[in-house]
This record gives sequence, structure tokens and C-alpha cells, in this order.
Amino acid sequence: MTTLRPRRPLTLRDVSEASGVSEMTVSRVLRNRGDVSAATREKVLTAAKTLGYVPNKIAGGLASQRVNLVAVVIPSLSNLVFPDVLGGISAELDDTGLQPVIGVTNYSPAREEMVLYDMLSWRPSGVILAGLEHSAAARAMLTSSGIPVVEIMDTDGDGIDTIVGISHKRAGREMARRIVAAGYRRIGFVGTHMPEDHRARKRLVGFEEGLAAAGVPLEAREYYQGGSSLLKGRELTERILTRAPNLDFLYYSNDMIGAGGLLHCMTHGIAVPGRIGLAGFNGMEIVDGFPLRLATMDSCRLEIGREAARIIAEHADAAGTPGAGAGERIELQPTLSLGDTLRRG
Amino acid sequence: MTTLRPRRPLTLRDVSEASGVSEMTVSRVLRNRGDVSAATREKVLTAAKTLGYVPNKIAGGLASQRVNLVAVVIPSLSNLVFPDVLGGISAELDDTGLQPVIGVTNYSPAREEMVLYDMLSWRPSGVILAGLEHSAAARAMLTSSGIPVVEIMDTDGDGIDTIVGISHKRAGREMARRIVAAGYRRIGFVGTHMPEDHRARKRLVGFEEGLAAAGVPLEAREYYQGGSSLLKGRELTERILTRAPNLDFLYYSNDMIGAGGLLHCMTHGIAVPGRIGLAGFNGMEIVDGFPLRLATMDSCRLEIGREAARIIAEHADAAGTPGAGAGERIELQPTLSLGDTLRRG
DNA sequence: ATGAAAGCGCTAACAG
DNA sequence: CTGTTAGCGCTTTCAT
Repeated sequence: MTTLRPRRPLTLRDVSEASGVSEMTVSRVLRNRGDVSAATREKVLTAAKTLGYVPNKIAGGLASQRVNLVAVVIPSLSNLVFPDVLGGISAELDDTGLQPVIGVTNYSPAREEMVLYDMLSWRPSGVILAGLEHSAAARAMLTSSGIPVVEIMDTDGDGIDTIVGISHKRAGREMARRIVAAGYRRIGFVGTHMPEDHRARKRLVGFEEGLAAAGVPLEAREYYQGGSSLLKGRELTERILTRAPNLDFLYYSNDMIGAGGLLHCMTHGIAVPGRIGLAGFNGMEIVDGFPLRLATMDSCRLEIGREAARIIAEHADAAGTPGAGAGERIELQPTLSLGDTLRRG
Repeated sequence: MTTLRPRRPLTLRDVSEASGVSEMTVSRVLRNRGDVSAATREKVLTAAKTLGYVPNKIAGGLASQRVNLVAVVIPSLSNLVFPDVLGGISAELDDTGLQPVIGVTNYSPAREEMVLYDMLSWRPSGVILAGLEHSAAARAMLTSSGIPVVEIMDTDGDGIDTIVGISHKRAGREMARRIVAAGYRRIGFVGTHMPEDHRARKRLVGFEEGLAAAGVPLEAREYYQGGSSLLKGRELTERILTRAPNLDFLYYSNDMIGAGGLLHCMTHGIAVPGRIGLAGFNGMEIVDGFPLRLATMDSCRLEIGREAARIIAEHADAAGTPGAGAGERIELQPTLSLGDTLRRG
């Protein structure tokens, strides 16, 4: 393997000269396009490998006006939900020749706008982005880019192009219904205080609607800032139960703080689900690790990632179609697990 | 905001014509390069905004031979360690105009090679990749690319260019030393069975060295496959304690399964750290959520990300320098927390 | 099955 | 401070 570092990156021309085959044919071999004789192919591949040639996709992309990149824009990587979505996207894209490029917005609309601008400047084959709430400028950029766009996670609202997600309002409503059906009446909520976490907000809206429909009030709320952790779950549970000791159910905006709440109850001798019931959201793996499995609702994140990627891959196949996707709206149905912390109705 | 979708993506020429300024000057304005009069700048920016122009970085990159991308290649996103490293990279890169592009290898050397090939074909300004173990082909590619490379997480071995990490052998040794100093003598290990997780392997090697130095044997081991979870931690702890009931200490290869072990002990009335001591690795947030804080060792992942990104950013500034970095080796010092599960020596 | 010519959209280098 | 020219390294298109 001759790999002395070259002064200048290798080009197709170098491979062409080394193999005695025209640049064009070298290009064909390296992309498996068009008919090339086995002998020529062999010569080219050998030359490319011995030289250590790596194609230049910048040049290729400019010439062909197509780039095998899919922009994925999400709010955060520390919220465990998103790595899972990425897993789904990644798995589905694996055999398509498309590659995800990840941008993180930290739940900031301004950052989202910047990230999108940056990503669009690479002319990706598709854009997958979390949520339906975007700045007017961001929507305009996406619309006028002519690139297929899939908005994921949330179906409560209007989209730019295609939507894949679940209804968080409905999820909240459904959980409220089950809680009331199980006989709980003094209900509290523990959740993040993030105006930009629209999905958490919509779940709470749905939850209150569901309670209201049964004539049950939401008695107390406790909000926290920043990321979710077991520790915060414990602290907030302690706090809300101090303020409102009569609560017989706590609905958490996600499983991580819900699990923290469960820990609080376990270590303070509070009977679950007898004295108090608990439920979270997301269907995260952590739920399975505790002695009592937290009631929760699966957020279908792997499936959402897969579906979004599938749609982009489809459109990339059918390239040449100008403009964006078909404007489909795919609403997945999350399943509710009662676990051990919500007594059977 | 006029944003009728154009048939053809907008080019600099469109902005040039709309503003009556030469393409070159438009380019200068849009990149903040060179001196442009305020009046001209104004005209250009207005035209660009009303048209909804988004620069084409493919073309720009080809022309300028520089691309503001940093390739980041990691084994997994579901191992919580890596999102944290990414956080550090992201934070440090934020003000440099460089953008991370993430590739995931699933701990497969073959996949790593493919991902690297793909990333190098974009001619990034730098490469950050996890670990020191890579296929010969991968090393050759990186070396001959002339791109600065930073290998992260691990300093036990030889690198391609620059290294930023901690010594996992030393971390294991140090933990062994403290455990023995605290008086524990019948020690077991619970860890992942992943031949490709070299850092976990090195920690165990170091751990055994540390025990051996004190004349203490490692009495039992329990391995698991796949990702780490609380549930696995519980199950494996139960299993190893069934096989070897006399153990008085368990060393876990990470905090997640360590926390699972702690849960097992808590729910089975096994006194910690009196009857048995426990320790994990990584210094993850989850450790703080439990009633007893697991002994652990911080893996400096945020710091590692920051430092790696800083090095790449530095080199990107000093562009023109042919060849790669300075071949530095930066070894960070992890701090050990005794928590509540390792009795004080 | 292979090659030659033209050009993708932008920026470096130079001129004024 | 602004404009002109000549590519960047590949692929498209057309010819053979």
C-alpha cells in the first residue's frame, strides 16, 4: 500500500493517468454507472486503491447537482428521545446511499433558522426537522428551496410539506381518560417549563382537556427548568407533595422525571399505585429498570424516524420531480402501558 | 417577502442582476470579506433577502478549496457518553464558523472505514474520531488526506496525529487501588462483552493490574451483550451474586448498569456499602438521582470534546499549513468520586 | 464500451 | 472599493 502523503489531494486525473483510462471512464467505474468492460474496471480500481484516491464529493455534487445528504434538524441530543429518532432515520437510510447530517437547535427558533440556512446551502436531498413550529423565515426558506421536507414528532398543527408523528394532545387526553377511569381524582402535573417544547405543552393541554371532559380539575402543577433528570424528578415530586399532600396521581411530562418521582415514593414509603399513581411519557428504556414499571405512553420515535427517512428516500429516487413532497400527514398511534404505577380501572 | 418557488435554485448571478452589483462584490458582501461600501452592501443584502437567496456551499467549497465542516466519527449515539462529547464539540465550534458532521459506526471497524471514506470525500477541515483502534486502511486514508485528525477518549496507545483523552488503564488501576484501600477483598466485575469497546476493555485490564499489585484476585466476572441499561444491571448483579455470594465489591463498566446494580441491592435489602460496595464509571448524571450516589470516575467527556474541537479550530485558522496537526497528546485526569457506595478507606 | 468538450456556481488572483 | 478572468474537480451530453 503506497501511501506517501501527496502534496496535493489526488484527483480523478491522477487515477486516469495511473491506469491509462480516460477520466470519464474512471468516473464511471467509481460510481458503477454505465457499461465498462471488466478489464478496464479492474485497471481503474487497482489504480484508485494503490493511489489511495478518495473522490471529491464537492466537485461531484456541483457537477451533478445532486448530493446524497439528508439534513436532520432536532432540538437537542441530550433529550434521549432524539438519539432514538436518529437511530430510526439512520437505519432506514443505511441502504439508500443517503447520509444524515445532524443539526441541533437547542430549542431556539433563531438557532433553528441559522441551522436550516446552513444546511440548505449544501443542497441536501431532503430535510427532516422536529416539530411544526418554525419562524416565518424558516418556513419560507424551506418552501422555496424546492427540497422535500418532513416535519416529525407532532401532528397537531399545519405543516410545510409532509408530516410524520403522533398527536400529543390526543396522547395527553388519552392518559387523562385512563387515570380518571382508574378512579384517581386529585391529580397533579410535573413538567418542564420550556415555552419552546411545544410537544410537552400540547400533551398538557390535551391532558387538561381530558380531565375537564370528566369534570376533574388539575389540582397542582410543578415546573422545572433545563433538562430532565432523575434528581429533578425526585425533588419536584417532594415539592409538589409538600404543597399538595392529598394528590393521588402525578402525571409527568416524561419518563426520566417520572422515574425520579417513583424513586421518591419508593424511598419515602409512599405506596404506588395504592396511595398515589404515577405516569410518564415516551416509553423509554429506563422504565423497565425499576422495580415498578412506570405507566407511560410510547412516543413511536424509532418508527417516526424510519417513516420520515423512507419518505425522503422515496423522493430522492424520483429525483427530477421539481418541488417538494406530496404533503402527506402520517399520524402514528402511541400505545399506552399501564405498567405497575397506574392501578387497573 | 416575495417567495414564489423558483423553477431553478437562485444563484449569485440572480442577486447580482437584482442589485446591479457584480457577482464578485455580491460574493464579498455575503461572506463579509474585503471592503465593500455601506451603500453597496445594503443593496446586495436587500436583494438577497427579498429573493430568498441561499448560497451554494458546494460551489463555494469547490472554488475556495475549503469547507467549514468537521467530521466527527463515533461508535454510537445511544451510549450516553457520546452525546456529551458532541455537546463539548458543538459548544466549542459554535463561534468558529465550523460545523460538526456526525458519523456513527456502531462499533464496527468496517463501518468506520466506510464512514470515514464518505466523510473524507467532503474534504472537511478536520476529523475527530473516537478511539485509537482503526483498520489499516482507515489509518492510511486519514494520514494521506492531509487533514488534521484528533483521536479522542483514549490515550492508551499510538495515534495518527493528535490525541485527547484519558487513560482508561490508569482509571481502572486507580479504582482498584481505592477499593482495596477501603478494605474490600472479594471483588467481582460486571461489564459489556464487546470486543470492539476497547476503552471498557482497557479499564478492566487496568483494574486487574491494580488488584494484582495489591495481591487481590478478581473473583468473578459477568458479561452482557448489547447496550447498557438499568434492567441489565439488575439482572447481572443478581446473577453474579447468585454464583458468588461472598463478593464484597462489584465494579461495573459503566454507571448505567452500576445504577441497576444499586437498585438490585436496594430492593433486596443488601446493605451498601457495608455488606457490598459498588462502583461504576463515567460520572453520568443518573448517578445523582439515586438515594445513594454510586462511586464513579468522571470520564471528562465534555472537556474532551471541547479540547478536540479547539485543536481543529486552531488548525483551520492556520489553513495553508499542509499536512496534519502537531501530533500532540493531551491526557486529561479523571476525578474519582467515592459517592455513598464505596466506604471510606 | 470509451472519449472530448462544456460547464455546474462560486471564489482566488489580479487589475483598475 | 469594484470588476474581470480563469479555473476548482467532477459529471453531463454528445460523439464515436
